[in-house]
Amino acid sequence: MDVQNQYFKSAFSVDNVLFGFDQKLLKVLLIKRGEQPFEDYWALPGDLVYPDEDLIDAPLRVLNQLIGINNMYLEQVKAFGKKDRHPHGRVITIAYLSLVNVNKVQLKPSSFAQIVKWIPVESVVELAFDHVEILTDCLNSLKQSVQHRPIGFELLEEKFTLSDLQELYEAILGTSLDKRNFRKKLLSMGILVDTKEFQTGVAHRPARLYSFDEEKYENLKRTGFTFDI
Amino acid sequence: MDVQNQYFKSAFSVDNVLFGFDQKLLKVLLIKRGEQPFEDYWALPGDLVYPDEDLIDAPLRVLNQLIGINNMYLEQVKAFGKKDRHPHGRVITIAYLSLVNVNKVQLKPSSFAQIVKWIPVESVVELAFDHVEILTDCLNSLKQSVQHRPIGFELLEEKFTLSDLQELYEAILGTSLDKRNFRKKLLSMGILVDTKEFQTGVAHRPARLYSFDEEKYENLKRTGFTFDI
DNA sequence: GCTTCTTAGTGTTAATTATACACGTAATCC
DNA sequence: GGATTACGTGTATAATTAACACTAAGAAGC
Repeated sequence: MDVQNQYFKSAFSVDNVLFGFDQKLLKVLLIKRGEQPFEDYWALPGDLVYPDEDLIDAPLRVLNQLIGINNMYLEQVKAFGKKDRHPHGRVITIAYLSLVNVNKVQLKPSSFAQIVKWIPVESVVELAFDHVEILTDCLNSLKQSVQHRPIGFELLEEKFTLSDLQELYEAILGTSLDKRNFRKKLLSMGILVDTKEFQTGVAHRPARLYSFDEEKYENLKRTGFTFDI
Repeated sequence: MDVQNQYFKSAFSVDNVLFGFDQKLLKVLLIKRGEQPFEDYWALPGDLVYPDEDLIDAPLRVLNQLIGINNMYLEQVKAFGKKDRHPHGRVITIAYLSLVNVNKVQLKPSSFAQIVKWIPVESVVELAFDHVEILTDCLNSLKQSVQHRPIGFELLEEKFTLSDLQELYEAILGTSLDKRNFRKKLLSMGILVDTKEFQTGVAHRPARLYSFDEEKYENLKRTGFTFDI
């Protein structure tokens, strides 16, 4: 087949923009590259897509290797395909955004990534390849998604305080929100469950702990409800 | 290079979902395939990405070949990459959504598409490859985009009536809108210019013609205005 | 030229939602 | 037991959205 020779010499990769939330900061998981090109640069974790692998399975595989789980929120964001974006050949990459609770994962150095680290998003200035552009696009995508879908919870503990949630939104959106209005809105949605438990070991009045009720949300969605912040 | 052999035997394509609006119907430009696989099936126009071509240039090239213009609204929507989506090899495709005024284009049969036709979106039931899925995703993307960005105008004549605009939104969103509230909202945005002209040759009171003022919109956007319907 | 037909164009009211804002409460720490 | 810290709560005002029906202007037919 003629076309095979001409065109079938490109590769696809996926790059994962995995966000976490820790110490009131939005963080992204980066690896330090151990080989050329861009040796010793920080980069997004990613890999080539295997020839017999569905595209969607590639980011799941990478995440599973890195942090040992693969049931997190995952969203395809965009394909990046400038012709010279990879110095070793024609590689188009598909960027995936995912969210995880940083305390639930254990970073696993692997063949392609000896050094893996959570880096505050705001302090990232240089990365390998076009990864800064990819990160920027995924961050913008997160800002959008988080306002219209209840995905922020993925970044928190199972039980969280309303202040945790508010700080999360403030960190992602880069704005500050009114406490009373925020609580009113969230509680009135009817997708949070009061666990009747409270914070412990804090040097102030302990806050009530809530959890996100996925099932209630799905039911509401069916009746036309849309999550909006 | 080892990796070259294993992985560099895939191809990327782009598929264009070009929407038009005609006779109060949302339409999509389809081609009839003249060769295997899926010979004689209707399909989205697309092509492999050239090895030395930036990804973004591929949909522009295809559109230029098909309809002779390439300055239309263009938005990357999503990558599709199930491993067996193309019977002849591993091809990941990137779907692009674009909008055009059907009266401004002349359909040009080309090497890969002898038969090219505007088909009402609602009457599409079967397409080659996974193109129905691609069309569905792009239609959903259009429904979102059209509500938050002033891109609907791309589908109309340069001068249009408010009823034209309303019918367009109703066709895309699949809902009916209140005439008075719609007009109030659009006019209050300050992005429409009253051309002082009127419809001619209609068997009823002629409607006022407006045009979209791109520059005013850009200025407003800089001051924090967001288009929302 | 009068009647009919068709779509254009216009305002107000009520309901809902968003915004702004301050102080008593409950726990820890010293 | 006093200081410190973050928790939790309500109301009034402004802004936005939603609902709704008739007159106006032209063309077409008689």
